[in-house]
Amino acid sequence: MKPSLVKGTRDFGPEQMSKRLFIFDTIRATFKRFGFLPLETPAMENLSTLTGKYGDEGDQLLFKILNSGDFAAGLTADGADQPPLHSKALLPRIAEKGLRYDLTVPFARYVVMNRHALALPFKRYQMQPVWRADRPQKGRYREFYQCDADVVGTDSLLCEAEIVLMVHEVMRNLGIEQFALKVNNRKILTGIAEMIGMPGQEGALAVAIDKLDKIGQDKVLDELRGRGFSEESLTALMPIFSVEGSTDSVLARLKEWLASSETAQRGIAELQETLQLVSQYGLDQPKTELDVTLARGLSYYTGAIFEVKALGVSIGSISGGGRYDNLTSAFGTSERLSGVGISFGVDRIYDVMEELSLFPADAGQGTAVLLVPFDADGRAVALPLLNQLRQADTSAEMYPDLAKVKKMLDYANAKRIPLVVLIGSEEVQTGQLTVKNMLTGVQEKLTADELIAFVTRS
RNA sequence: GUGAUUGUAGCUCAGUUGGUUAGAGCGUCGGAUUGUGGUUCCGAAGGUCGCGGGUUCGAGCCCCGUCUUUCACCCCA
Repeated sequence: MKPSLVKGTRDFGPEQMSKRLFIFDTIRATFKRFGFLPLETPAMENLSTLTGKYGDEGDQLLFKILNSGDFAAGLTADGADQPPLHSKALLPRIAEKGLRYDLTVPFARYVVMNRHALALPFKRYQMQPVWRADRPQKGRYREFYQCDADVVGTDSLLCEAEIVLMVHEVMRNLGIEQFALKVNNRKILTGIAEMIGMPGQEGALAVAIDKLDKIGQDKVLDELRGRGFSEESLTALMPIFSVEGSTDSVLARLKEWLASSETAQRGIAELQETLQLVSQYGLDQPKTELDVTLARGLSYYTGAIFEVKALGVSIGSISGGGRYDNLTSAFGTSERLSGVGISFGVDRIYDVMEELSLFPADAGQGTAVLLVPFDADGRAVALPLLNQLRQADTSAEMYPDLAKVKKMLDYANAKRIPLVVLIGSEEVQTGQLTVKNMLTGVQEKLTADELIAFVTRS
C-alpha cells in the first residue's frame, strides 16, 4: 500500500523544522521576557470539557476519539419498530474524548483544577498543536500549532497593554514589519446591540459586521436582515459605517453615539486606558488600529479583542486573542476568574514569512564544518579536531565513510555546509589543514588551532 | 457541512478527434587522468498514468464512484 498523510496534516522536514524552530524560539523568548511560565496539557480532553465552549460551529469541528474496547456494546440495532440512531444521539455513547481545539479552554480547565496551588495572577505560555476538523485550504490546516500566553486572576488592563507590547516584539523579532494589530472591545459591540434595540444579539451583529471589509456595507445589512434585524434597528446602526479616522476621533465619536449605553462607555474607557498604558510604556511606532467592526467568532470573549494581520499577503489573521470573564465558570467555579490572552498561529506565520522571504539566511543552517579525511591517517587527525570544534560550540561532522572526495563535497553542498576541511597525507604530515569555503571556492591552509579560532570568531 | 477544482517518474510538467513499446527538463545513481564540489560531457535506473468500477475491438484521454490537492462559502490561527 502507498503511504499517505491524513488530510490537512503535514510532515516537517529538517529545513522546514529549523525555520519553524526559529519562530517558536522567537515567540518563546518574548513570552519568557514578559514573565510567563510554561505549561503543557494533554492532546486529548474529555469531550465534556470541550463541547459548548466554541459555539455550535466549533462543536462540529471537534475531532472525537472513539472509545476503546467494544464501543458498540449496549447499542441496540435499528429495527423496523425503532427509529434509526442518529449520529448526534449516538456520539456521546461511543466517544467521550476529543482532541483539543485550542489552548485556552484546556488552560481554563487546568486553572480550575489547580486553583488551590496557583498564585494569582497566573501567567502561563503554551506552545502545542491543536486540531480542527474543517476543510483545509490556504493557511488552514487540520493540525496546527498555537503559541498562547494568558493571564488569569486580574482585571488589570495592564495585561491588555502587555499583550500589545508582546505582539509588537514578536512581529519585529520575526522580521514581520508590515502588520496591523486590530483592537476592539466586545463591550462596545454589546452596547451597540443595546443601542439599536437588539440587546443580546451582539453575536449575530458581530459575525455580520466582521465581514464588512470583505463583502461591503449593503451585504452586511442584507445578512442582518436575514438574521431578523428590523429596518429600524439597521437605521440606528448606520453610524457604525462612518466611524473612521484616528483612534482618538473614533473613540470620541463612539462616546457620543453610544452615550446612553453604560456597557459601551465602559468598553470605550477600557480601550482608552489600554492604549494610554501602551503609550506610557513608550512603544515605538505602534501598529495598533481601532477597528469597531472587529468581532472574532469565539463566543467567550467579553472585553478587549485582538487580531493581527500581516500586510501584503492574503492569509487570514496570524494571531488573535482577547479577554474572557467567565470561562472558568463553565467548569463550575463560584469564584470569578477573569483572563486575557493572545494566540500566535505558527503555521500561518510560517506561510507569511515564506511568502515574503523573511526567514534569515541562517534560519536553515545546520552543520557549519564538514571534515573530509582522505584515508585512515587523515581520520586520526580529524577525530580530535571534531571534538575540539564541538567543544567550541561549533556544529561539526565528519563524513562517516572513506568515500571519494567528490562524494563528500557533494554531501557538503547538499547540506549547505559552508566550510569543509580536507585532510590528506600532506595535511597529516605538515599539520596545515586545507580549509575550503564552499561558497567562494577559496582554499587556505590553517592549523587546527587557527581553524577553531577562525570558526568561533565568525 | 455547501459549491467548484486537481491528480502522469523523486520534483515541475508534455501527451493530438480514444489507437501499438507513455515523453522532456531538473534531480538521483554510475562514469569521463585515483587530492576537490557547485559550471561541462557520456551513460543508467526510475511510471500498477491517485484508487475502484463502467463504456469500447482498444482508455492516460470518455462516464460513474471514491480518495487526494487547491479554492470559495461557513468559520477560524
